[in-house]
Amino acid sequence: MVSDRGLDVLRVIVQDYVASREPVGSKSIVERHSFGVSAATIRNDMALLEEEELIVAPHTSSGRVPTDKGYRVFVDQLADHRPLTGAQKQAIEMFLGQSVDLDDVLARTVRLLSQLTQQVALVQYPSLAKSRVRHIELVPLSSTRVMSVFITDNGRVEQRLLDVTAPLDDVFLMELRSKLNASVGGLGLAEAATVLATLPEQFAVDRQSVVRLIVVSLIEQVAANRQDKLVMAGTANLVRTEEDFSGSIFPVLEAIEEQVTLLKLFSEMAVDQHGVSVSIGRENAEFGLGETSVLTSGYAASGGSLARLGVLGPIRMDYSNNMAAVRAVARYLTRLLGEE
Amino acid sequence: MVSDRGLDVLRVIVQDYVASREPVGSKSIVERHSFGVSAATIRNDMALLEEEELIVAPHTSSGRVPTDKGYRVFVDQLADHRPLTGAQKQAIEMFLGQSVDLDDVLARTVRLLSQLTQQVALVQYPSLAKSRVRHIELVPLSSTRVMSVFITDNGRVEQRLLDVTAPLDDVFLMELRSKLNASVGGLGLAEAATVLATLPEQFAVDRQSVVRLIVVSLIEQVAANRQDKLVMAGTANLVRTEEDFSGSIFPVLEAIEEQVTLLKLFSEMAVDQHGVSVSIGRENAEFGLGETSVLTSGYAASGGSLARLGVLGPIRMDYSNNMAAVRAVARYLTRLLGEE
DNA sequence: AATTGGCAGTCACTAAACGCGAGTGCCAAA
DNA sequence: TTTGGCACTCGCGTTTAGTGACTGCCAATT
Repeated sequence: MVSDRGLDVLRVIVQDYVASREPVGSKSIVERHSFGVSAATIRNDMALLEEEELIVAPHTSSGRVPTDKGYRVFVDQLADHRPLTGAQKQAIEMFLGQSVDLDDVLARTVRLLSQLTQQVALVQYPSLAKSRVRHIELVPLSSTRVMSVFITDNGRVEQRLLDVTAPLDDVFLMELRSKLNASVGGLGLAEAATVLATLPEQFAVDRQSVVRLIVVSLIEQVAANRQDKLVMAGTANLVRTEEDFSGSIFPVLEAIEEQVTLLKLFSEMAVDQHGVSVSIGRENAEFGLGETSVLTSGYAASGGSLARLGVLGPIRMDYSNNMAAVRAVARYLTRLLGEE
Repeated sequence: MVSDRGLDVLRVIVQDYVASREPVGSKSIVERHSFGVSAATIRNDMALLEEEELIVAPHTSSGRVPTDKGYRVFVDQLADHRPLTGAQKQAIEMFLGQSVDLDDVLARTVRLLSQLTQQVALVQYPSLAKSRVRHIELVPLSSTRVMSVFITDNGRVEQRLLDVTAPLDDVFLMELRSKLNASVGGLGLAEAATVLATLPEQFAVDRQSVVRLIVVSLIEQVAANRQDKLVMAGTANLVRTEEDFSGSIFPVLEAIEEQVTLLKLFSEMAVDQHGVSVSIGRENAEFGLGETSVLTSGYAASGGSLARLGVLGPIRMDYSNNMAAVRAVARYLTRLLGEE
């Protein structure tokens, strides 16, 4: 059984290893920390920790390195939840203070988070799930091509191109536009879809086919409800920490660009007691990210819609600091976007 | 003076070096290509090419490598403009065939281009310059926060958040919305700005201050005219070609994420006779990209608005293939977005 | 004048050999 | 339970020597 001192040893091993990237040995522990015991004693504790698979020696005779399991214990039990420094808080204010539109806010957020953590940062766009239709706009691009723009009351904007078979004239478009807005404005997305389906009946028979075409596209657009957009920043940091990866970081970067993977990972992560969820190393193996750790937290945009943000980096990262940053940014963003 | 055969030698040096990453020597040239002369003769030609600073020997006794200037001559005079393969053309059709909205089309385009060239691909959003106001929408997010959405007739959508001092009621917002659209709908962006400035006068005195606030924000939004959005894909390819960079690729990745830099670089690149502009190595030094080459081409979206797309990679890249890909994708995209 | 074969010289790269130092495991004593 | 001591292991940096791929130059040839 691992003693209390044993856990303290694990803590300093994680801290020192994260700071120096050197496997940490018994001697350097007694030098750098005041345990009040000798190196030999520490060695005994380390043997215990190794038995529990919390640390491991990379080769027969060198210091120890935390295992995934060791990091897990560290994160769950040992990490100190120190608050952000004043400078960091100031950075958050500065970065997000005078922002204008949603795209801009999220772009700034992701940069900020990447800068605070020195890792890859990720921010998911808020969901449309609970929102209502604010306005539908049809923009003719050419005689047979229309762009439909879809605005929800929580500020998402969806646009889509659409080719129609017969040429459209402005008068007809105008009519269609006003009927669309009159019938579904203010409705929730689910109701909007059902109402839209009945719309073609309101038009002259010779128009119905083209109206149906447009309506079908709009319904798809509504149904898509895509929470599938992700912004990312700080991929350069992966290169900086390249030595923390056994092989190349190429597959990691590829997995990151494959946003579908990340969105899936995001959605599967639970929220822990501090609002930050941590997934370490092998826990991400199924996503091709077995050599990375991911920290996420949820944030709320207006309308109660939820989304996530977080950071991704090598397993050997500063969990204390990064968890604090993720939490702080998520909270600030929630406040900024209007908790309502 | 460099002879015709000398230029042929330069061509095969570039080709072989790009293919193998090995400095190419006189012996391997006569082995792999039928010049009908001996290695010693090739050596003489190479000495000439070196005098002209078109090639250089990395160390005293090894094969030659093209200089930036050598690549320049290759691109301008020697590269064969072979068309895309059938498979590549098919890939373009497949990728972009059934696309829906602008974001989606550009996201697909950038992935496609990255896949075709195996380099980092970049696509700039179309400009708003020549477009007209289609619709302005105001979305209340809370009692003192409004989102303004700005739709232009060429399909761009701009959104922006805005805090107002006094609470807004729905009736007033409705009035404001309809007046806004009545007064600037259909106008060009420049006129819209001037008309907007006169709008507060149409409101009751006690409303004017808040209207002014909103109008100022809208004018900014119009003036921003941001062609400043860029989508990117394939950064993993930079890692793959890491050995082609003398130091770390970290600063390169940083420069790429700093989109402002890239947009500036884009805007400074001219269009050459084949519609693809090439900037090689040191020519990009001022952007922190002195070890990369950038290929760009313009494309036209509807409304005649212009934007650029291109690829970025190490100087040692397959210019023939990548130029062809950039050109083909730019053309296809122009066709798809409606040349009008 | 252009081309060729020959030859000496340069230099990067690789493998093998070596010594150093950090760190461990174990054990007997406190 | 803790401690000091000791033999042992192994990664890592340095050195040395050998190999091979080139080049540049020169004198001879076409």
